[in-house]
Amino acid sequence: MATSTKRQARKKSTSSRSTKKAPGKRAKSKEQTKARILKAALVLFGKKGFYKTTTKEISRKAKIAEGTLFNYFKTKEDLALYFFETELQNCIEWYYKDDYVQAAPLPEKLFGIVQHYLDRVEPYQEFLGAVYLRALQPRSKLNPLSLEVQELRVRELMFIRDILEEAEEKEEIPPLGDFGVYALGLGFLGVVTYWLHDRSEGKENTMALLDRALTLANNVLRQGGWEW
Amino acid sequence: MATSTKRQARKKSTSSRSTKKAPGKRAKSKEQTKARILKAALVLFGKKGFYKTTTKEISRKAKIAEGTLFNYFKTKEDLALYFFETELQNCIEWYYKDDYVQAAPLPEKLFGIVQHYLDRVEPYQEFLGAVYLRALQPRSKLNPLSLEVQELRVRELMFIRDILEEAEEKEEIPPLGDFGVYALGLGFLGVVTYWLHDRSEGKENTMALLDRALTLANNVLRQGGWEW
DNA sequence: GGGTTAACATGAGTACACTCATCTTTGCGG
DNA sequence: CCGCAAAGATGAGTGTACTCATGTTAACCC
Repeated sequence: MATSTKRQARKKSTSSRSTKKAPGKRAKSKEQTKARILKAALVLFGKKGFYKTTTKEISRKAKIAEGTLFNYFKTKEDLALYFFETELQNCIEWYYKDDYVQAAPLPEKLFGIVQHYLDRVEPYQEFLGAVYLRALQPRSKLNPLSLEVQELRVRELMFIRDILEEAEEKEEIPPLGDFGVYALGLGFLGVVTYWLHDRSEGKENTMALLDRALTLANNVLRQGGWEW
Repeated sequence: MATSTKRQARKKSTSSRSTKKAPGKRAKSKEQTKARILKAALVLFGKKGFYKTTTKEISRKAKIAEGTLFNYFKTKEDLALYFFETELQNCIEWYYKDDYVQAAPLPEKLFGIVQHYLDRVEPYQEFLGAVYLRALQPRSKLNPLSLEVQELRVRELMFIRDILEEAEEKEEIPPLGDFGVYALGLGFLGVVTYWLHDRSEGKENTMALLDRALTLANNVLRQGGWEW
């Protein structure tokens, strides 16, 4: 079931070989600095937007040298990416803690997850596209794209896979395999981009679209015709 | 039928108020310079890739000053975008000239269009993502995105709409409205991104996926359940 | 053809993301 | 407590997309 997403748990102890340690002055100050950078970035992004905020400003506000920022984040985009990683992580954890959502029928479940995600990601709307959409590009020697952005996509797809597998086990849907994962991921992308453009009060158009699309997909799935 | 796409025809005479003119030395040299820039860019992109090619190199190869390049294209991305505009245009024209494709049943028609498009866009694979995916982002005062990239998306959606309208008239599909247009556009995006990652010989995986997805969609559409 | 103006070309200059050689601090073994 | 190696911080420096004040040229009018 959630095996793949749980795999993220082991990730802390990279430098010290499984020898437990008190945080240590070094590690603690690193955490603090990282937090200060993120805080500074968030405030400035909110005030001036992602594009008009310079890395110099962020460093100044975080009380570090400009070079230091790049010891923590490979690029300015990577810095922004961090917010989405956090929110995806949060979303996954929220899902596995909330018994009500987990027990809900698939359409309601998906609606809940998307709503939760969009709610949390709302402050980062302006630079969501700039950062997030890059995950759709492949990486190559010619392409300066950092690896992190791809990892985010992979994590997202694994989460989707887990959810679909659960639904398959409960026989809510026929077995769709990787195609289903890819299709649902694409649908999710569609909703997010629609949401990005949505100027309606409280993004109600997006919610209406999502509701209709989920109902529709559900009806269609119940009719069969999925053999191939 | 193809009214919207035809609308692109009137676009030439912007400066001179509908007074017919011989090309004129000015206009001709502009055309030539633009062509030289595009040629130089294409060669260099092919040799070193989009990211590692500098605007300085392009200008040098095109025998113009660096500033001149930006009189013709607002940004380096806009320059790259030009190739996709051309190919979309080409694709639309190809479709309306080829009676065989136009008469084909919807799934075959879509398969043909996508194949044609991907074939033509293949040389620009490396920077397709960098340029094309931006069209999904909304534009705002904070966002340096140029308008052109959005126009490309709109043209694409209009083309899709025309095709779906034809199919509706022929009663190949139930009336799907804007939702159908958006969904098909999303599906198209899915295929393109899949294609970008596809390392199989001759991109056969993509073609297989496309074939199966179209067949599937066709079957599902014939079963009804689309009322909402 | 000479004068005028708007279109266009030019390249030094600017802003900014990112690098790197050098300096500073921390943690550790003796 | 000291010396030392490794981790980390620093900011001047670099590369490059893009700007802008100034120069050049084509087109039009008399």
